[in-house]
Amino acid sequence: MENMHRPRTFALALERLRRVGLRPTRQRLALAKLLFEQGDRHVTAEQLREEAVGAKVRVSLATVYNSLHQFTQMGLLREVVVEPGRSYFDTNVADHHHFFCESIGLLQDIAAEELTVIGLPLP
Amino acid sequence: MENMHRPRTFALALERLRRVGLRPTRQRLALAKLLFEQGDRHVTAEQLREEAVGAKVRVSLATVYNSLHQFTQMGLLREVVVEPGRSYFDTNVADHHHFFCESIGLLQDIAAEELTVIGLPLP
DNA sequence: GTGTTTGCAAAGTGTTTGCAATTTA
DNA sequence: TAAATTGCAAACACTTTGCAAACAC
Repeated sequence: MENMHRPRTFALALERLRRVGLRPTRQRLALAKLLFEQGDRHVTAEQLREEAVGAKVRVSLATVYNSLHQFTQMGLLREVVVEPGRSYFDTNVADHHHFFCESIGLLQDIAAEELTVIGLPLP
Repeated sequence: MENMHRPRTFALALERLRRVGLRPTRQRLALAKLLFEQGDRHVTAEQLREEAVGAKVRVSLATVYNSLHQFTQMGLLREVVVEPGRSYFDTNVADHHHFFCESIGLLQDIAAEELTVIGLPLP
């Protein structure tokens, strides 16, 4: 991996991968950059792959899936299932709720403090 | 459709189908019976099909899917998605919440009154 | 009879896997 | 160089579809 510039987002992605013990390969770095340089987001594998391709990063769909699962396993992402046959990955791993609008298919985060739930059964 | 006995559950299933304007075919009646004669439940297409086969009802998986979607469209069921690549259908169409325990894969209903949510964004 | 519903097998969708070639440390 | 990672294509699991035969009214 050689680059003239190493912008902040690159360093952050590298740092993130290092912290969880995943080798910072070209693909993982690019994906981490795409995932985490913006704010909180929910992406599908296919979406992320298109972004990568759009950003001129050669990465296969299989690797995108692998990376998403590895990131999830390492606590960098959380998997969210709201639609049949499609998985979203949430870059927000803080304690929070999901509000899914079925009619428009929009998944929104709700911070834990913004919402109070009374009467939840003990897990 | 001829039967010596027409137990309550049969009459109920028939009534339910009539009410929503679905022809009470042998398959739909059997499935409705299986779905609604017990209390609230969450089933997958495959599960329901096995129950049907176990109850000596000849029904194809395609028809189970068709029926589940028709029932859902008519408001007799609700579709719930909690696991990637698998849809559950909930016989409880009343206003309620779902509590999904990821570790054991258990989906529980929580009646609307049992739980209070404060601060939900306007839909 | 006429329009609806069913069942089959084939196609479709999103995801996972096996393995040789490549890359990282 | 040794171990980890990638990409491809094939395999997968679940779901949907096309259409002829069977059924309900």
